[in-house]
Amino acid sequence: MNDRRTVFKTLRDLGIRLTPQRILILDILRKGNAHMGVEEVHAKARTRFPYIDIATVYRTLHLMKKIDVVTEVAIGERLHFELTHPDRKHHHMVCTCCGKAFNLAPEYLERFGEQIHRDFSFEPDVRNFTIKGKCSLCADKFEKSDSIL
Amino acid sequence: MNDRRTVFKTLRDLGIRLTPQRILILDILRKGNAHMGVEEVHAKARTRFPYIDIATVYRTLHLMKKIDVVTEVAIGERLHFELTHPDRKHHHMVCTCCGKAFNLAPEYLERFGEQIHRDFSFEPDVRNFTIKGKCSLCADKFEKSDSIL
DNA sequence: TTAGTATATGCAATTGTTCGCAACAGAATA
DNA sequence: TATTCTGTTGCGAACAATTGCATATACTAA
Ligand SMILES: [Mn+2]
Ligand SMILES: [Mn+2]
Ligand SMILES: [Zn+2]
Ligand SMILES: [Zn+2]
Repeated sequence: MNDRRTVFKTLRDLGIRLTPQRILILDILRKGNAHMGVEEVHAKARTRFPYIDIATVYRTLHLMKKIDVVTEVAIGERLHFELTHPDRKHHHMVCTCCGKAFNLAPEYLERFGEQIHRDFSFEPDVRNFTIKGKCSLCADKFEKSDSIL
Repeated sequence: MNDRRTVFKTLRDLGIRLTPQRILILDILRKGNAHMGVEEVHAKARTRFPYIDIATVYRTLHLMKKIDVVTEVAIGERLHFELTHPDRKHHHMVCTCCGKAFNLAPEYLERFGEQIHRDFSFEPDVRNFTIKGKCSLCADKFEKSDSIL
C-alpha cells in the first residue's frame, strides 16, 4: 500500500512536487531496514546525488511524516524515521539502557486510548507511539551491578 | 516531600554538591508554576546571578532529573521541566494543536504498564509519561476548517 | 514546446543543546 | 587553618536541527 506508485499518486494529489530528491529519499527508506537516522539517509542519498543538502533530507522527512507516508520513531537521541506500513502498523518499546527497539502490536494502545477519549474528550494520537523502559536483558544486568546514578 | 530541606538532604546523601547555582535553579522551579522552559529558568536565574551560564542550567536540570527531583515534560518543541511532586504525581496530555498541557492521573497508565510487563518482560517507564493528541477544543475547531496539511 | 508560476533546493546563518577544558570552589584531610 | 582533592562552573566550540533567502526546477497552461 505504500509502494512507489501509490505514494507518488498521493503526493501528486496533494500538489506536492515529485522531485528527484524526494523520490531518492523515499526509495532509500523503502530499501533500508526500518528506523533510519537522518545522517544515514543523507549519506546514502549523496552517493547517487552528491549535492543534496541535509536540510533537504530533514524537510522531506518532515513533509512525508505530515502526510503519514513516513513515521518518526523515538529511538535514541536523534531523529529516526521509517516508511509507514498501514497494513503492518506497529508501535515501539525502546530500551533506554541498550537502545534496542521492539515492536508493539497496536491492540495494546487501543483500550488505553479509548478510555482517555471517553474520560477527557482528548483525542490521543495512537498512530505513532513509543514507550521507553528497560528490556528484560538490561533489567537482569541491572539487578547485579546497581549503580545509583 | 520535595521541600527545600528534603531535597538538600537528598543531594548531600548522594554526594552532589549544593552550589548556589543549583539552589537557585531549584528555587525558581519551586516558585514557578509547572512546566518551565530552559530559557525561562535561565532568564530568572540571571536576575539574581548574572554570570550563570545556560550550560549550567541544562546540566543542573538534567542532573536533577536523573535523581528524580525534577521531571522532564514533553511540551512543545523545546525542553521543559517541573519539580517532581511524589505525592501529587501526574502525567501529561499535550495538545499538538494548541500546545496546552493537561494533567493525567497515574492510574490511567498502571494497567497499560502492567500488561506490557506481563507480556514482554519489558519494564515500561511510567513515571514520566506524555501522550500527544488533540484537545476537545481544537478537535471542534478542526471539524469546521479542515486544511489538509 | 514553451513560457509563467509557485514550490523546492542549496547554501549560509541561526537556534537549541551538549561537550571539552581550564579555572574555581566545596568538602575532606591534616 | 592550610592543603589537597574532586566535583562544578563559565566559556567557547561543537553538534543536531531549523530557517531565510536567492536561485533553480517541477508542474501548468498556453
Ligand atoms: Mn519498527
Ligand atoms: Mn503538570
Ligand atoms: Zn535493553
Ligand atoms: Zn488544543
